[in-house]
Amino acid sequence: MKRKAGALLSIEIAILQAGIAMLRGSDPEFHGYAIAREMRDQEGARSLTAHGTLYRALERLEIRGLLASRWEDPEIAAAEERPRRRMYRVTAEGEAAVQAVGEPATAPAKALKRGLAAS
Amino acid sequence: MKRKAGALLSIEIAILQAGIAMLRGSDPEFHGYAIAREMRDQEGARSLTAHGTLYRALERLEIRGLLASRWEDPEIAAAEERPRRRMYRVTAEGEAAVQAVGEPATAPAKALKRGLAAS
DNA sequence: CGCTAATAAGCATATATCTGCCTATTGACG
DNA sequence: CGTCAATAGGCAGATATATGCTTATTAGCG
Repeated sequence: MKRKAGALLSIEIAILQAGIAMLRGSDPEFHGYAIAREMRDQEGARSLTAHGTLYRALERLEIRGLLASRWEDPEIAAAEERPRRRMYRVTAEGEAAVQAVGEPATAPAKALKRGLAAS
Repeated sequence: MKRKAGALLSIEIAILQAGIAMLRGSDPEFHGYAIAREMRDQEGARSLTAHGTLYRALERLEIRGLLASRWEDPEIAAAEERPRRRMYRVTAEGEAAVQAVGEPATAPAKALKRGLAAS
């Protein structure tokens, strides 16, 4: 898709926003499959059939430093009788990146907006 | 299918014979997925699409005491970056049961045996 | 404004095990 | 010998993550 330099894709923003919400809770970590489930249930439409898109998005975010990951203790996964999870956490950079997207308006554009509002 | 009392199904015989061959090797254990792979590659035909049939056969054999299983150390699976395996081993009862059935090894069973031995 | 190179999305499949649900087969009994 | 009940088989999907391959889209440049 040839990404616009430094831009965030909608799926990436969705992941980060979900992750930021987690930061305020008791457990700041999440894992890929949980996100996939949310997206399937909430949006309905979005297929993510084999989850390939999602896992690659997570990988990209980690490479860019917006997410940090660690592998769950294998003993825990074993005790719960399921595959091991990779736990993600939104970094400070990740929060900042979402903030920046929240206000994509450049300074001049903002001024114009204020001007329009005042009139 | 309403099994004939005490009889062994062909898939069960195939598993046990493959497992008995393993007993003579350096590693007497095997896991379900390896068997499934052999069957897919060797036989071609047999679908075992979702492996449901195979895993249930393994379960039946264990319940009957013809197989014994243990879970692989989760640390090993983690180190090899794959899901944890359930390791099976043919018991003395398992060997006896195959003996009792006789040596009319079916073609599928032979092929499976060859396959595992080769790996 | 049109083209091309970059890359995200989608689909399939690998790794491993397991369960639910429905169908097909068959042993055993009347 | 036909019918019924038991159960094996097949399909689908859950749990988790990941890679390969092809297609579609688009940023950015000329």
